[in-house]
Amino acid sequence: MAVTMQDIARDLKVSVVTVSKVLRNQGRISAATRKRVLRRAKELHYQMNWVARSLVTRRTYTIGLLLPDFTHPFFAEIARAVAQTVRPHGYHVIISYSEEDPELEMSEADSLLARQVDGLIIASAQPVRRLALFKQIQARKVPYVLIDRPIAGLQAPFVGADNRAIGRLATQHLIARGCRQIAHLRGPGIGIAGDRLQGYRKALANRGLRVPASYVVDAGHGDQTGYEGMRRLLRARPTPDGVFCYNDPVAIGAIKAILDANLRVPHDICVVGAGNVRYSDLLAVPLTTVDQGTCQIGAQAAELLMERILQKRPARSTPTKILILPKLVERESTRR
Amino acid sequence: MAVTMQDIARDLKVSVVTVSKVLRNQGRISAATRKRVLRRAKELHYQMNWVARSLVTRRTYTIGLLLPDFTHPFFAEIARAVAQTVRPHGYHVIISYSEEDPELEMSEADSLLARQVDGLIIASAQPVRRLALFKQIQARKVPYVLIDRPIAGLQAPFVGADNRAIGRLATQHLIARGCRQIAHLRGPGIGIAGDRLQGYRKALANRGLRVPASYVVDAGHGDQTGYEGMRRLLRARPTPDGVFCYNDPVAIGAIKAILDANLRVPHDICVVGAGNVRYSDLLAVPLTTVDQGTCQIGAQAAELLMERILQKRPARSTPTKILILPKLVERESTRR
DNA sequence: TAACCGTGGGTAAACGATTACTTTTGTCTT
DNA sequence: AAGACAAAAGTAATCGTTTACCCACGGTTA
Repeated sequence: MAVTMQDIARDLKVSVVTVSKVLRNQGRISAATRKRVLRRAKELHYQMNWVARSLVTRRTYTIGLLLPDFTHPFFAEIARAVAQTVRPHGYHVIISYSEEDPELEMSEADSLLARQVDGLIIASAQPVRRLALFKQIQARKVPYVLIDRPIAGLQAPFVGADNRAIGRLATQHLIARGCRQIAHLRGPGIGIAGDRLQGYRKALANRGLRVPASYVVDAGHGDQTGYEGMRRLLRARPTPDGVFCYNDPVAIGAIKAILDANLRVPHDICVVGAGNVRYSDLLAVPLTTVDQGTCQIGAQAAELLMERILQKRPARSTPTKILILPKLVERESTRR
Repeated sequence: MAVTMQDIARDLKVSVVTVSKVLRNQGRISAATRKRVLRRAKELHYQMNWVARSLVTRRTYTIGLLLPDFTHPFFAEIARAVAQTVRPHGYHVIISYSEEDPELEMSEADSLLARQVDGLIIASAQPVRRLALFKQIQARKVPYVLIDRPIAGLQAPFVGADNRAIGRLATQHLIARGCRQIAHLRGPGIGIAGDRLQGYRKALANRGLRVPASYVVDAGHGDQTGYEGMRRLLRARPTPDGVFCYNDPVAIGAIKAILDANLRVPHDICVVGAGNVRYSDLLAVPLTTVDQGTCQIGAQAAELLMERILQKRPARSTPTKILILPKLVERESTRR
């Protein structure tokens, strides 16, 4: 069916090796045969069979990207950045997603390894202290890079946002805008959400502002939880005049709750989100947010992985940890 | 390095073929040896080398998904639906994106074919009348399915939204809400945007309403173009009391323009979008829109492709065309 | 008892490239 | 004119599986 090197070799009465050498620009080949081979290859529309090549070179020129959910704009952007970064190296990306299910994540990882990916980028949904997945990858000696969610107790390269800085930046901005009663709608878990909370506390402490216990309220990932969390916050006394929200959807929900309570944003309460999702500037009140450098995370992770794959940098004893510096994006929700 | 069938065979003093047969549950093998092989495989953490297998079976259990941009929520959702649909068949998805660049799209397609994907799903950015890409795929006899953007003059399976129905539905809804001066911010090109325009015209014609030339204004894909288009529309006389917008971002821009002109949505002007992007209900004015069944598009395309790959359905003379029926989602922007 | 047959398993040849050598050929040197 | 040497191309093995076919063995049957 498909044209192979044999076809070209037979037509030209040369050996397959010669053809292979020409096509890879490697080895000593006379200009004449080189031209002949190239011409015939073009005539026949020859295309390398990468599967065959991979079998012998042990390189698939494919990396696996394992994400909890690539419908989320954050991960979608990462996927784009990764694909874009590895493309110049001739690499492609196989995307898998785990739906936040640790079991599914493990089986998908297995599957990617069986497909002989040259490397792996993972935003893991593994529960804390479950390192089996990573031990297995390490046993296979396949380079990998963790993104977004650091795994406690694991020696592995990591690229993610500086969540403490995000919390600090957002809170400092609220202080600069004159807010003094600053509350926080915190996210779930202790990892990312915990760091953002710490940054928030730190920024307030630095300015000698105190945080009543009722000012830190649990929210989730979605806008619904933000709405409900904000309703709780509105019952706190004194009523907050600024809120730092775990992420943008939560902030959007919070704004809704504030408006529903007949208060004004930013006049009565300033709101800052985090993440800078698309459309953040098209909302009822365009949202001030902290950009977490999503593209950079993807790009840096991909570069780090490529370095390890191409062995440019020897495996170092202390794995690289890269924290992307966040940037504040000011919009209406804090402009007063 | 990695454990191979040879390792198992050597340990057990059987042949590789026996191991292979056991692992595939194929051929006649005694219960005893089967158990021994299975046990040893587990002990050694054996994992199939899919590259080697693919070389001989000519199946990679991989399909290629070629999209213009997977940062766009529409395509991201499609990607998710596709991955989800093919997973039960043991298939994985390689995602490529073309950035709307026809050349890049061609080279990416080549690259996917070289990687021996078993099938291809494409939302093409090829300009009209350029069928080279598809001819090439056909020559390779790799099954493929087009999505979202039909290609004129091409006999190929297609799954997409029923854009005429989208235009009709949106416009009928505006009529039902009492609008009589209904304008349209149309999208670029003649394909999808053209169909939505036709649906709009048809719905109006059916009710005997006429469309002044100034009521159909060009917009693009983004909210900026919607804003500017709407400003043009606001100068038309009589001022429209309803606008059907090519897509949600355009509608969002349009709403902004209307509010900036000190008019109210929906009281003065009703706005309908199309696409039902995330956050459509969190906007300044929650947006009435037409849902185009994104998940269904991905799922059906994937199913269609799997059928062709698994040869369940013989290649039929007239390729399947599936149009997903749109659904109206009513929110504040038309509620009056 | 010889022909037959199903069972369990093995042999050898792919699949389409790459890699490490080897052979051939022609030119240059001395 | 013979040996040396480099350029150009070829040979054989390999990567890890699958596939098509064959063989040995024990038990049945005629």
